[in-house]
Amino acid sequence: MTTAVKRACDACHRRKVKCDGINPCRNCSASQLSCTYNAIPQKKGPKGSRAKVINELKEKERQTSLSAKVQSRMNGMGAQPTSPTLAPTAGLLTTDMVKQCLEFFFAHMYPTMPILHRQRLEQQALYVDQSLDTYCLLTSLCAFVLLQPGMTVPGTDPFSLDNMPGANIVTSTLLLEETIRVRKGYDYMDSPTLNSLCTSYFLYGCYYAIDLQDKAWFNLREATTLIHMIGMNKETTYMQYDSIESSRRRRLYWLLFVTERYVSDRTPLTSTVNSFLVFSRCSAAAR
DNA sequence: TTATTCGGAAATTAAAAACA
DNA sequence: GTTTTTAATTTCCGAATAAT
Repeated sequence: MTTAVKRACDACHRRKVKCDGINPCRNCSASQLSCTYNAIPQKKGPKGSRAKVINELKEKERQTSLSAKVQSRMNGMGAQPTSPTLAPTAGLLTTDMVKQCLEFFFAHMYPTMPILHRQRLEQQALYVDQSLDTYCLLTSLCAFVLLQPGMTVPGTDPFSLDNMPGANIVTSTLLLEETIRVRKGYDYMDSPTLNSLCTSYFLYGCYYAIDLQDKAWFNLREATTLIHMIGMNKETTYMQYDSIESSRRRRLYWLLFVTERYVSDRTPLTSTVNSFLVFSRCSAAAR
């Protein structure tokens, strides 16, 4: 490799090409340009405190943290401008939040909603920054879990939201908005995954819980459409999986199927889940 | 095919921090 | 004092694009 010249001429510097450092340089001669070295080099090296950039990044992360957003919204500061991009908001979904929501889900909700594979999901959560699909699943799941009675906002923050009435709903709403925004940034319908249809299902659950029936219905229909798109309504689809995986997928299919049928009659969610449980037991007994 | 542009990796440099 | 770490700045590689 050739060594870098001590100083590149003004034209080579501007053109970002290798300069031989003489006057006139080879590039200027070839291009018939007057070769000058007038630019005054800037002083290199850090200016001021070295930790300046790190502190700026930390401060930005602190401001975008979920707890700070919840706090400002609860103080009546209204909706903060959402990010102009569709990328996940840095620092919004903390590992602590995911951990505690998964814990709650598998402890209290999994028995009536036997979908998702705990170990697999925890494994995926480790690499959440590499997959928008996983990110949306986790934000929607956390949003859904936070609306459940008995769930408290994980205390990850300097604001201590756990004793604040309504903090759960505000936190859930922010995560719901985050899911919707980030989801716009990728084509989850191109090749639907189990994650994306579970995301639609959790969005349905959130909207149902906050009594936005139309949006709930829309997301439930989206989930059932996705499940048809990946062929889970056909028995042959299940043959490629082992018995555990195929039964897990069947449960998801029937949960959606039963929920859609009953919600279309505006039956309360608990009855829907009960019906599903009855169905589960019946189908287990039949097997 | 050749010339030009330009994103960004790698190298260079110097200030700040750490250490003896 | 010296050494190490870090950040600002520069050079210029090479991919993309434009011109011929």
